[in-house]
Amino acid sequence: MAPRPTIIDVATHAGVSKSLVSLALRDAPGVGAATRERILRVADELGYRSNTLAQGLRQRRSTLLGVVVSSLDNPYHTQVVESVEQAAQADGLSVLLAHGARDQGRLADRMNSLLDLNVAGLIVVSSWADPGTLQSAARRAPVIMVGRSLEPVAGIDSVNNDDELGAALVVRHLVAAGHERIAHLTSSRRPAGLARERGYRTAMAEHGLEAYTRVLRRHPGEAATGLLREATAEGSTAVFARNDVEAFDVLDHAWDHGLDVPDDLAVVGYDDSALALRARPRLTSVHQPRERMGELAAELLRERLGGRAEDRHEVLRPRLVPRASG
Amino acid sequence: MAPRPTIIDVATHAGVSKSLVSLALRDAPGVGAATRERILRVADELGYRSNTLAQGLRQRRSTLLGVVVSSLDNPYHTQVVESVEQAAQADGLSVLLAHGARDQGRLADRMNSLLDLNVAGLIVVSSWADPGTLQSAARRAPVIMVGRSLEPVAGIDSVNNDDELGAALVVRHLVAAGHERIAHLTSSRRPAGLARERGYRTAMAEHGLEAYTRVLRRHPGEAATGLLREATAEGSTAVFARNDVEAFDVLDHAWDHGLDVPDDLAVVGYDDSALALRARPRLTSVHQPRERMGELAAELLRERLGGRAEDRHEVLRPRLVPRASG
DNA sequence: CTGTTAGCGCTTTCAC
DNA sequence: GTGAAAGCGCTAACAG
Repeated sequence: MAPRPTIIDVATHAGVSKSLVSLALRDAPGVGAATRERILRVADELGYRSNTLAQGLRQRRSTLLGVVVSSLDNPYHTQVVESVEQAAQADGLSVLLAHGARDQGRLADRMNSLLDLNVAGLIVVSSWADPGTLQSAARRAPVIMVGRSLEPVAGIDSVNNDDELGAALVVRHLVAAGHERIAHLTSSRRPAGLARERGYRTAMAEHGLEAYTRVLRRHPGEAATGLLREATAEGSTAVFARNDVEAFDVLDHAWDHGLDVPDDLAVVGYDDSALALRARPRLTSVHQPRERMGELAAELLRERLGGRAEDRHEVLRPRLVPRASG
Repeated sequence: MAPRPTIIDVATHAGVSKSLVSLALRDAPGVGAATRERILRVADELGYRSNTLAQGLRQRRSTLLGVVVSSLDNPYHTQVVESVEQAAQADGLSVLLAHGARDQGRLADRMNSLLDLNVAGLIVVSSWADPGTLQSAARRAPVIMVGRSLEPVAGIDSVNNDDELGAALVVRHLVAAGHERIAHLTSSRRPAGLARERGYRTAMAEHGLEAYTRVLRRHPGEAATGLLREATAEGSTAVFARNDVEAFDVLDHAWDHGLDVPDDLAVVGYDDSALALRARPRLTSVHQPRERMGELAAELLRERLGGRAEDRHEVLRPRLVPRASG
């Protein structure tokens, strides 16, 4: 645990004062080219690294970006995180991830830890944060929500896809394929799911079809099995699942019960996550433009940092990716 | 962006000096019960939160734990991270995740960012960190490696499963099921994979069987297909894949080519990750005791923080979980 | 028990 | 151009 060199060390070794070193290191104006050159060389020789803590303490803004995510087990989320990260990196920010699980308290706790570290901003990839926490976070740093929040929160930006449109795309697709008994499947009352359900209901009504939602219980196995029984009993020929994870469950249980997909039952998911390609048959799913969403999140953050005061909410068009499952 | 209250604010409001506040807040000895009570109440009323940065700058230890992970897209890794997180939380540490991708430079960068934040320790869930980086990191804070590193690094602890044993378990299992032509499948030269291959070769030799490894190319689709063709041409009746991700690929391609698993080809994976249960047929896989590994990592860290100087390397026994795939 | 005093390493006026 | 000096918010001696 050798004591790390500080700017003072660099300064004495280079024969200048520490303020010069500070300036040179951040290539601020006011340092002679030769001096700067020498300072940088010495810093390098000494293996100097600036102390983030001290730096953060002094100036009000760091180069750290906090990303909060609730679940690591949904590939869609991790894919979004990766795209955010990529975009942030391009802006010279380094990402600190906090994993909040599906627990408002823990999530709030993590958000605060990040904020205490003086992050430049917070990108929230989770619909579990409660509005109060978000609002108070927004007073400390720009907060960008990727995906839907529980309820709209003033003062924070968001980037999202149009869930209602996406759901309508699914209905349209299935109807075009000749389906009329199309069940909607969900396990939760999360905001995105609700929006998809609304989209589904509207679209079904437009086609003069009966909408019916079935709710999965926590334990996926039993529930999906029960649901499949129900669905077939009700004459369903297609299922629109809230997301790929649940669509995958349906596929699995169809397999377990000898149902052929898509002949006995067509299955469509949402998110077009890595799971969709792993599934067999490959899963038809609604693609959220997640790369663009990551970029946009970074862009919105940049704007906030640049002083924008009014909220912005970007809504992107999803698109349906037809594959073998329905 | 109201200025956050500092201990000074709390002190003046409570009519005491700031050192008293500092002590009271960390319930250190030397503060009267009544005084402490009052200070805490005032702090609460003011919405005071201690400034991590200043705190970290002053004392040499924070309550932050850095966890570095290379890939978020392998469910096994995320599951390990979750168990580490759980164990750390029990120790009162809050986890900061850094995502390094499979890139030594970026990984090193992230590790340093974390270290710069004065984390109490670093838990590395990635075999991509280069030994030099690990070593220099270990000079700054305790480093615990979960899984195998590229090469053994002095000064860092590790917790791992016995990959060679795990591979032997697989071979034994397949042989017991009557297989003799058992191919080993891998896509990479990562340390864990190499150990598993060694275990496979040794076990095959012990059974008097011929060992042969086939290497997947980057693009999984093509490669697995080619491999399957090869494997069947060679009369393979079983495949032992380096991990679940690759086993899943094999399953997918078996499906694509109308091969029945396990009748035409038995498939066994490694990690017993979430993928194993999603797969159809469900994947036989080697279970790494990841919950225990997370706990152990936290435990080793605690010991280091407590002053242990000599390295410890924990190796846990994996176990085979037989399922439908072979 | 309580208060004063020095800094941690860095940035930032402000003189020279 | 360059350097001295004053803190950011907190903790850790040390006196009272």
